[in-house]
Amino acid sequence: MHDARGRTGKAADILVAARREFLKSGFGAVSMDAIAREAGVSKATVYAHFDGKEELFGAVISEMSERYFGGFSASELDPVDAAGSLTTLARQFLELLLSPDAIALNRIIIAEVTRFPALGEVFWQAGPERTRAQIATFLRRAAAAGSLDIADAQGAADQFATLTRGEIHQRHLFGRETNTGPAALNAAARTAVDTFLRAFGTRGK
Amino acid sequence: MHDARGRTGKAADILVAARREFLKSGFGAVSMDAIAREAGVSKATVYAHFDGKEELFGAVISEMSERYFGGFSASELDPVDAAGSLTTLARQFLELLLSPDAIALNRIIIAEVTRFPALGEVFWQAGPERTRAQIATFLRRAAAAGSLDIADAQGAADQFATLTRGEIHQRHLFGRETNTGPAALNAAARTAVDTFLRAFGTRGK
DNA sequence: GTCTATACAGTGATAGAC
DNA sequence: GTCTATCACTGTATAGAC
Repeated sequence: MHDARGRTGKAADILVAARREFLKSGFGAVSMDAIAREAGVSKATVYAHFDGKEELFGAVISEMSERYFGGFSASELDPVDAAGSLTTLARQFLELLLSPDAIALNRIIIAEVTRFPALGEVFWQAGPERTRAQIATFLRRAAAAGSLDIADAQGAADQFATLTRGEIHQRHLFGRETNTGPAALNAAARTAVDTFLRAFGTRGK
Repeated sequence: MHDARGRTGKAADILVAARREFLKSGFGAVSMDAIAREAGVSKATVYAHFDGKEELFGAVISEMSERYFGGFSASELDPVDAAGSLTTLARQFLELLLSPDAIALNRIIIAEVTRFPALGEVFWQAGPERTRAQIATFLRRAAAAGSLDIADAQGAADQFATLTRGEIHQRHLFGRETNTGPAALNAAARTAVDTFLRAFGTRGK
């Protein structure tokens, strides 16, 4: 298994170039020529560092999947202020999810998971599974604090992630929208939190 | 623009073969040779009926998108029995959404929408937009009947579709699950409807 | 390790006979 | 319209010089 850490000089250049090209055009439409050119090396040098196109692709996707979701955390949130914390969480989640790189990564994995099943597993653990666990942990704390009415934290975390992802994620995946401005994110986050609180909140109704 | 209706003989054979190949392997990994072989004709015959690979691809995707979602309807449902009707609706929605062909169609459009933006538009209108409208119409009827507490039917329809699609759709797209049996569908439908009713129901709480 | 040059397979697309 | 045969091109991968 390859990752970006520990690679220096041309090997790192190749990995960076490959990432850019794959994210831009997918797997099939990218040539080793293009990667070599982008990295400023000859094609033979690419093959000196990586066994082939498939291995290089796997290295890029694994490294991105694991690196990309590392910053997502819910441990700093206040479990008493459920509405405020969930809104912050939703906005953070959407910012991560709708970023051009994340959308491109989604696209390429969904497209190629049939051919490279291992990449689906790597991405799923690093992404959805990890974020779900973060959300569930917060929901348990909020339930303990009495600000949410939740029995199954795992299930509720899925619901929250689902509601937050919502339609806007689909719109991005299908190229119907590219707007990731704060206003759009805030609106989507608010809608998701509103519905979630209607279902699982303890205040008001 | 081409569609399946009106095509006969070899032209129809080619379209069927192309659909099968594209759904199986995506756009880039399919060769015109393979389509010709699958259809039992020569490659030249393929080019006699379609201008090229891109045009053939567009014909396949457009035709599938428009045909696939035609059977989805919410007009037969009873607006008084919100819980029962929504469960039926969710199950019907999931059955459509998780079928192997629908997943394959999702995959390929998400993968290629950057290269073929028009296909995203065609699919979106035929799929999500159409189903959303069906759902919204039912929600309006249920709200009028007093069985649901909904102000914005469009928005609530998005929420319902989102909740129903939920995590299981993601799991299928990322190859984490292939189970589309009735038990799995029922469980997913029930979870979605439970949460939706907690947020928008008029009975109980 | 790194380069240039190239082998070799496979691609989309077409010409010409029927 | 349909076929066989072929074109021009691009792709992955490698040999050999340095």
